[in-house]
Amino acid sequence: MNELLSGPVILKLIMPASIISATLRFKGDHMLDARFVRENIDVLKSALGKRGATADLSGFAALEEDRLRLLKEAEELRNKRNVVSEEIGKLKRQGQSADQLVSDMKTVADRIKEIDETLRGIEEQTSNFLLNIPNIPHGSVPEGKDENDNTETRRWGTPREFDFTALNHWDIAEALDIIDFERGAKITGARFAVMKGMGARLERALMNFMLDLNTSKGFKEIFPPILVNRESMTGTGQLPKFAEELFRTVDPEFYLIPTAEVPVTNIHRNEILGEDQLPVYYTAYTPCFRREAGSHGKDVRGLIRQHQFNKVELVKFVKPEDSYNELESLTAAAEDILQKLGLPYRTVLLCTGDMGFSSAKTYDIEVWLPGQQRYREISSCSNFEDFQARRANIRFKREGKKGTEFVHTLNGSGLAIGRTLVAILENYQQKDGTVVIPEVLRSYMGAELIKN
RNA sequence: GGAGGGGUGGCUGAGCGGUUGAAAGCGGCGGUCUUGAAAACCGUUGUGGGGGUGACUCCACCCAGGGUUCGAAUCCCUGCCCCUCCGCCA
Repeated sequence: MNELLSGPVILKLIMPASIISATLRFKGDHMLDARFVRENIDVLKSALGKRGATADLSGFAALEEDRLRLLKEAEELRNKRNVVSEEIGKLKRQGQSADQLVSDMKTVADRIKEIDETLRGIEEQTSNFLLNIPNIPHGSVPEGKDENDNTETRRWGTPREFDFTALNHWDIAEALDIIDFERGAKITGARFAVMKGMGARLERALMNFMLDLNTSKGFKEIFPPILVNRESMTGTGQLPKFAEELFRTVDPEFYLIPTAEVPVTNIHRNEILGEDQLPVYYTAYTPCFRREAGSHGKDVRGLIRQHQFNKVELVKFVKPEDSYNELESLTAAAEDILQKLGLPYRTVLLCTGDMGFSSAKTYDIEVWLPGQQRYREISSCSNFEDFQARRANIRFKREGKKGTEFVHTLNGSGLAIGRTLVAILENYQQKDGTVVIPEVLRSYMGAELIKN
């Protein structure tokens, strides 16, 4: 851990995405960040105050100053070395002695090596600092502490009136013998379940229905690796800060993805896209794996919170000026799935305190669950602006313009399959314990009713 | 798992210690020619960063990371990826 971040320093703070740098791998990318910090130190301080958070910003700035000074010195020395070395080459070809110059350059080379080593240490610290700073919220995001300060944007559908007591999905599922929590726990452990018969079929039907609907809207279907390396996890922001949320393999070290966002966004890591390629729309089904550390006692029963679940994801790479419109249409695409399934939901705009680390603006879509008599998150649609693009170095080039820019990345669940299944069981349950299959799924299910 | 061979600019492909950021060809862009197009010819054509009002100039990058050297695309080490053959295997 780096010194700036250790001790009592609180890391939650707001800082413009433009200073979030990619990692050390991309040499030279820190200059822009240093300049930004120098010129915006007051802006940053007030942003921190507003959040009631602190970080050693001045320590960071001082470190940056050192870094720039050393970098300049090293560059000058390199220039000298290049010029003199060429001279040495000339002399040698003419058969003349160059011993004095050679020994001079030996000291220069030593000094360069010395500076480089110091620089490496400093860069490790600054990079670590930057990687642990969250994205800055968009201006349209309400300020707030937690989920209680979120604002409801809209509602769709009317929760059904039951003339009997609506059951929880686990009661429905166990009666129908389509989900087996006991066996899931035996095979693996808590928060794992076995889907059986029409339950397994429904899981598969939802996956296909969602992918078919998404691809019909121009999202290209992707089936990515579900084990990824450290660089990919860093690119989308899961690492280094949220390692405790991830499952990982030991030898070789890979990470199990917590969402398809990771492999799909990283498809274009370290790439420069052509302007004519944008926007890029992807949709992907994958299993997702989450440790759910710190959620002991929450949703212990049922399918709501599992260590492994299935999800269909929507991912976009867009031009900066389009990203907020794209967020609206992305959210609409996710909502459309619920509408076609006839599931009542509401859409919520997350406040500053409830948003994810990498996001600049997030809509959560919450589906109505009669068993719990409340709305539960079933999709989360976010605009990351250039936060992920900086970390993952995803750029594009405008036609006829010099240089490159970072793309904006977005993603959203379209949708979480397990929770959709829960919503169907609870919303479509009948007094006799059977469950009506929503119209749009019947061709996938080969049935109209789930019964025992 | 065993034995070899490779990774160079948008692509093909030279270079294997010193005017090589990189030959040549193809492609792209601009121009000449043409009624227009093709062909031909001429020119141009990577990314990031620093400095300068500017002409311009400096640094880094030939898979990645270390090392040797006054000097590395070129030599050494490690990793990653690709190809061929053998073995094994869903």
